[in-house]
Amino acid sequence: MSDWSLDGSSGVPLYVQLRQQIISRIITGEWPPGFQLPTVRQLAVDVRINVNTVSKVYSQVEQEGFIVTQKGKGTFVRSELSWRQSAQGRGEELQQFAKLVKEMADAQGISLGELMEVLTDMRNKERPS
Amino acid sequence: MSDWSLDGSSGVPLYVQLRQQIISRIITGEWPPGFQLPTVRQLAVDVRINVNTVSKVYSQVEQEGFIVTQKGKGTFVRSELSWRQSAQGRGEELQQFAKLVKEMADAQGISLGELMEVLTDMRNKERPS
DNA sequence: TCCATTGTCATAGTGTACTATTACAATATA
DNA sequence: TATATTGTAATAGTACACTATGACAATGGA
Repeated sequence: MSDWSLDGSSGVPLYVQLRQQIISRIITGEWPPGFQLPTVRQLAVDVRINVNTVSKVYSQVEQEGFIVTQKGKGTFVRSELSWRQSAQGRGEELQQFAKLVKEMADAQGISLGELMEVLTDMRNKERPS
Repeated sequence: MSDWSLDGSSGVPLYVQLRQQIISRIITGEWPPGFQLPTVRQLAVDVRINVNTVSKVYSQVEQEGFIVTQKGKGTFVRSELSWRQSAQGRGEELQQFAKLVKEMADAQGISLGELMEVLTDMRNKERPS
């Protein structure tokens, strides 16, 4: 599924969205340890943003322990040991957010099943394969 | 839960975060129809941002049909939530809600895939088949 | 060695989020 | 009528997200 969905008009900065999608790929295992990420220049072309913005994201994600970059070689996913801790904190945020979503759905008499159905459609439309 | 969690270092604009938390309160019923929202000045103090930023958020949320503001009086949750009523039936309502959920997820750096995974677990635990 | 590829950095320009400050308009109350 | 409170608006300054461009450093292969 290696395509991207960046929304330049959502108010959320591009580098935040890109970072999220990269980390998501790593955590889900789509990009396993040792996997070489797209080059900064290639990714910049793919998602149609500037090289500097991609570089900024890579640096940040490296700071968080998910990847390691090497000049002249490329950028690679680190072993799981390195980012498990970061992933844990992220998981807790996720739980909290999911709980809120459920509360909101309940308040409107919307079941999680219904909601997820629509979200699935929404995601499929966003990334036309 | 009437406190706020604005993260000024998350990269997500404050006005985006504040908008979502306000809408969330309205949808969950914590702020029912007719409820008077904090004054722009009070909210500015509470969340430690500028009055103009709060005012910008209120204007936006009013545009979306959730609240109505009156000079000299205050800002109130609308009695008929127009974003719901204007929607033609339950399908539209669902779409609107799902869209909001996606916006909120984006703003928190959470992908729909991750969210749905957690929601699925949550549902399975609720009603073990 | 030469050359292409990798990530990084510096500079400069544009747009916007956020701030502080001040002033104004509409409303409620004494 | 005064006074306080409400939301709104104008101005100006700071910070940063994003861009384009060009140059540099490390790596690897011909």
